[in-house]
Amino acid sequence: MSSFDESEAFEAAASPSLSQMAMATRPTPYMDGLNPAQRAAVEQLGGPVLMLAGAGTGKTKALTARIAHLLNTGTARPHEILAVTFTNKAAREMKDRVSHLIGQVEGMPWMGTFHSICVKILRRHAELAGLKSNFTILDSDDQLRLMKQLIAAAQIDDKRWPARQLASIIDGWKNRAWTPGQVPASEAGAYDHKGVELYGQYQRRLRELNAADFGDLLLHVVTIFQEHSEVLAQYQRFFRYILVDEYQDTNVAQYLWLRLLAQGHQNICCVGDDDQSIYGWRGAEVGNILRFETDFPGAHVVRLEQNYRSTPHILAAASAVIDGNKGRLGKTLWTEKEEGEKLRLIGHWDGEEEARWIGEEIEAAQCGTRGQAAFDLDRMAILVRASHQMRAFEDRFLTIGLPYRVIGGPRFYERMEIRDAMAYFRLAVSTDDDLAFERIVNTPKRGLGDKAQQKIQTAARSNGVSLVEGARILLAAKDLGGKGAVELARLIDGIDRWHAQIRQQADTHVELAEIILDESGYTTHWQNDKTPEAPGRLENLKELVKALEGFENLQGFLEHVSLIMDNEQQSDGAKVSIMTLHAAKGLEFPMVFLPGWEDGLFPSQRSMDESGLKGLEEERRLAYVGITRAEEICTISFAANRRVYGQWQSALPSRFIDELPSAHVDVLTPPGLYGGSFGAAGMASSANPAVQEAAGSTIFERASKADVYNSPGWRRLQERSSQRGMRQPAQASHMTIDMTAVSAFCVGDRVFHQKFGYGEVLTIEGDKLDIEFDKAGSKKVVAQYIQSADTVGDAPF
DNA sequence: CCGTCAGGCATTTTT
DNA sequence: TGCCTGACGG
Repeated sequence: MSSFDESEAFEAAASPSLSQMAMATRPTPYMDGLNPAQRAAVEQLGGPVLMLAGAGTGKTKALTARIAHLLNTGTARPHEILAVTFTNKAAREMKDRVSHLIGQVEGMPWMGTFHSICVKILRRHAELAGLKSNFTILDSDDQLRLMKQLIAAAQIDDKRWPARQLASIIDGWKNRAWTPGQVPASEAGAYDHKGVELYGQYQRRLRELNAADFGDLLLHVVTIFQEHSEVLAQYQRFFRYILVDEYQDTNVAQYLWLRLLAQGHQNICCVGDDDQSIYGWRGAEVGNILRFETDFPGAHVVRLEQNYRSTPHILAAASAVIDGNKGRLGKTLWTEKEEGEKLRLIGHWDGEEEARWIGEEIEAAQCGTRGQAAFDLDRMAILVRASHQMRAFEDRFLTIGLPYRVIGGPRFYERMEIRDAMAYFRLAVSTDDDLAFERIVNTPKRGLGDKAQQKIQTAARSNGVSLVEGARILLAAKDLGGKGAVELARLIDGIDRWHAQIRQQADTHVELAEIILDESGYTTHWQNDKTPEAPGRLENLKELVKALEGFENLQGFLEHVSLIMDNEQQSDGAKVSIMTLHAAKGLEFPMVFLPGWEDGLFPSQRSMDESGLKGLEEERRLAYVGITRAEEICTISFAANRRVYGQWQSALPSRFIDELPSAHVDVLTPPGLYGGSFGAAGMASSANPAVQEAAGSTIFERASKADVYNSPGWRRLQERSSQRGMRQPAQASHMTIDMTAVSAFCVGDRVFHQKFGYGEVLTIEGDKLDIEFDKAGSKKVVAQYIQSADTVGDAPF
């Protein structure tokens, strides 16, 4: 917002109109290559339009062409178009593509995320929400700290009311556009009315701090629109044309916001896909898109159904799966692409084997040894349901030295060191930022623990001043002893000095940032830290300072960061991408792996427990999103055994596998590495012939030692180990186990044990198996296992 | 005040 | 199993 001068946009709205005649005769290159449906969606400019855009149907292309068309025909001037997205990434892409089509986008001040647009509006009318226009935006850390304080102050048991839970309840209410007074009694009652009470206190506290959290940005603006019709009318006049991306992800507050703004002219075009609504858990209402025609009578519904991404087999599989959902608007995706390969389905013994197999598939594809053209690593992705599934792949890929990239980890601006540094900057800009002060008062350690901080709080509260002022009073009263007092005085001096330097503009803001980090001792703090993360954190701080260069001043930077919070992936070299299905939305890859399709994991048990059929349907949409990311090759896999929180569990194949159409799926034969027959029953119970076939395959047949050691994967692993000096297979440990099902094994069998991993049967004497494991197990674990072996019977193998 | 240890707990995540 | 939080002792 820093770079944008608001008044300009508002004044521009009142300026005389452009020559519409001249513009109408301009050529329309942005129409080139649009199919009839896309063209229809672009040309229907007036009134409500719902663009139902299936996966890979050129939604962004149509959306940007529509903007270009609005401008080019002179129907709207740049500042009269409100174009909202959910993520900054999407906003950026839209800007890029529009400017590619028509040249300049500077004149489009109202293209951005819901939140960034709401901030612009709220800054102008802050007083109507009880805030000053320079209010700060809290991040989730600040929010949590505030909640903890409130819970403690209310003398409520923080075990029964964890701050996290309270935060998510309040977020949920804000998503539904409920102010504390508007929370329905039934909801409030569900939380013993304590929740609402705390919600009210939280809002009051935010106002005192002149702060807003993310939910407030929307909630306040909606409330202002509802209570001040003249303000609403003003914006209805400004925004003559409204465009919304990913409409299926809007929550109630966003929906109300849009409906209020579109009320008069109804020039609203929403783009979305009900089949890709996967954010219900954070407040998104699929109902919004399903209800569109009722909400906006006379709406034109345009379906984009020609898919430009995937092969017919992939589309057929995705369609069959999503068909299991009820209450869809319904689309039939089709493509002109060549048939391509069927989907591939493969079952594995366990998750480690699955990771190993996928690693080998990736290497094979990379070299083009699977009889196809070679695939670049950048063109492959592994999409998992939950982020903890990534670990198995990371472990495996590190071992074999396969380059990978995890998408969506902790974001740059959410890292501890960045938040700390930002808190220092915030204090320098406004010394009464109490939350920032709390964050850094004892970081680095200044000998100011709970007690000292309590004193500061008390001094501040009893005098009705900020914490910095409170600390000053405390110091003047000499009510703080020893090291703490000296350090606190130094910190306060520093804050004053930095604040003065900003006002005098003695240094550039980049220099000042460095001065602040040095003088506060924060840089030294990490330099002295011997943990392995410390160098990386220092690196991040350097990057932060570098990022400052792109801004005019610290204030501008802080505003940017509080809204942007995303992290630019530097693309150095070709790597396989590993990410969650959620993170994959909007992306596409020629080769996609979808591991972990086991009931309970995917669909997630928790999702089904919490939301029942609604949850299951959202999981199914997630499956749909996963499959439709694939352009050419899509491989689905599942494991019969998986380690969950250190415990081994046997699993059933996902019910979504049963929904795959056999005609479009190839069932692959997994490498036969392990002995035993455990788990086959589960697979054979599936109704799907494809699954039954997988269950009957060699995975559950005995494999000889020779098979294992002669397998290409094993040999390559050994080669690599010796070449790169990597960790050799760990020293073996011998174990003797009493088993009731010893007869199932032969000497020389390659076996897998739930706790110790892979091993080899050395001897069998009576009921005792002597096994040599690849990895040494800890004595404690061995003893534990032997104790339970009798009761477990033959289960472990 | 800071380190250590036991116990609880464990999807998906943007702004 | 492994991480984070809170309690406890130096």
